[in-house]
Amino acid sequence: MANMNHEGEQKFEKKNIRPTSMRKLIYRILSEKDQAMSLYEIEQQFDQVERSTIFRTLRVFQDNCLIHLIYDGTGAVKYALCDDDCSCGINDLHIHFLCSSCGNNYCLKELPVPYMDLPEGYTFENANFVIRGICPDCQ
Amino acid sequence: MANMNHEGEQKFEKKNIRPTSMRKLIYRILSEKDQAMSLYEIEQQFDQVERSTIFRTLRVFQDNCLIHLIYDGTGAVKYALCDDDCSCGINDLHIHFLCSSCGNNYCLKELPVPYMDLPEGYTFENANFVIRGICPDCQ
DNA sequence: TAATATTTTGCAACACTGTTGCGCTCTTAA
DNA sequence: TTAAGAGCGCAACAGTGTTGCAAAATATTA
Ligand SMILES: [Mn+2]
Ligand SMILES: [Mn+2]
Ligand SMILES: [Zn+2]
Ligand SMILES: [Zn+2]
Repeated sequence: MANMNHEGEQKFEKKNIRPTSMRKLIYRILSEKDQAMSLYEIEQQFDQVERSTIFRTLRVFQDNCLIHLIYDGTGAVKYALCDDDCSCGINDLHIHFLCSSCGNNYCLKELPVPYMDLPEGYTFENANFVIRGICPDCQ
Repeated sequence: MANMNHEGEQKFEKKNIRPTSMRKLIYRILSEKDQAMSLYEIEQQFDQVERSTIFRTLRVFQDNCLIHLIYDGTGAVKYALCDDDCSCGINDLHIHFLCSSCGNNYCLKELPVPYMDLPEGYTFENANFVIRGICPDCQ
């Protein structure tokens, strides 16, 4: 992935995110690991960084649909890069898989969150569907 | 619900939970509010109690399938009473609904978590499916 | 019943995650 | 070159969850 930085910058431009060095670094970390990461896991990839800087960077990414958030019940929010064509809408929602063994959280982008016929009076806005089990690597 | 305590004690006996006074109180609080509650919300129902006692009580309840846990992304785990016939297995999984407006978390027990055909190598153990939107009360 | 063992509770302290204020630094625009 | 704005690092803090330990309550045994 020699052109990773370049790719990242293209995305930044597309989503109107100013490409600072921290942002490029964090983008690269997220893209190199193709699984959802927690803030702490991202922090571990640096020798020395500030939680707060990462936190605010992730917020910028989130606000501009570069990443999506997953609540998998581990206590820490997970972050994963959006697809190129993602608009962070209902149609982009997909299932996430948390491995009970290794703790990895996989974006199953080929599995969209199924449509649910809600009871009268409930309006759908968003969904968080996490399946827990054993991943291929841990079988 | 005059026989609430009695009901609770029956459940305790059925699930082999010793019916201490704290447990009866916490059971009653959960049954009076028919929505999932956080530890903090339960704590608020008392004049003075110990987080840790509630925490450990909830753990006993969870270990004995009296309650189930919901991770709705609010930061705090939610707890809700199980149905009488619940065995905390795959068939008992249901969708939860978090209202963006009032913050209430509803157990939609009539909506089971749908079966998902996972990619090769992934094994299903558990699921957490939370839909976010506006509830009937807030429409 | 009295003594002993077990369980539960209250208190305190702590760990982890997320969040914000503030001033310095760096980038951008005039 | 200077001024304005945005981003960053540092520190402090809030919210949630968790544990050790001793006192209290309860169950068990003598
Ligand atoms: Mn994803
Ligand atoms: Mn429920
Ligand atoms: Zn795994
Ligand atoms: Zn509502």
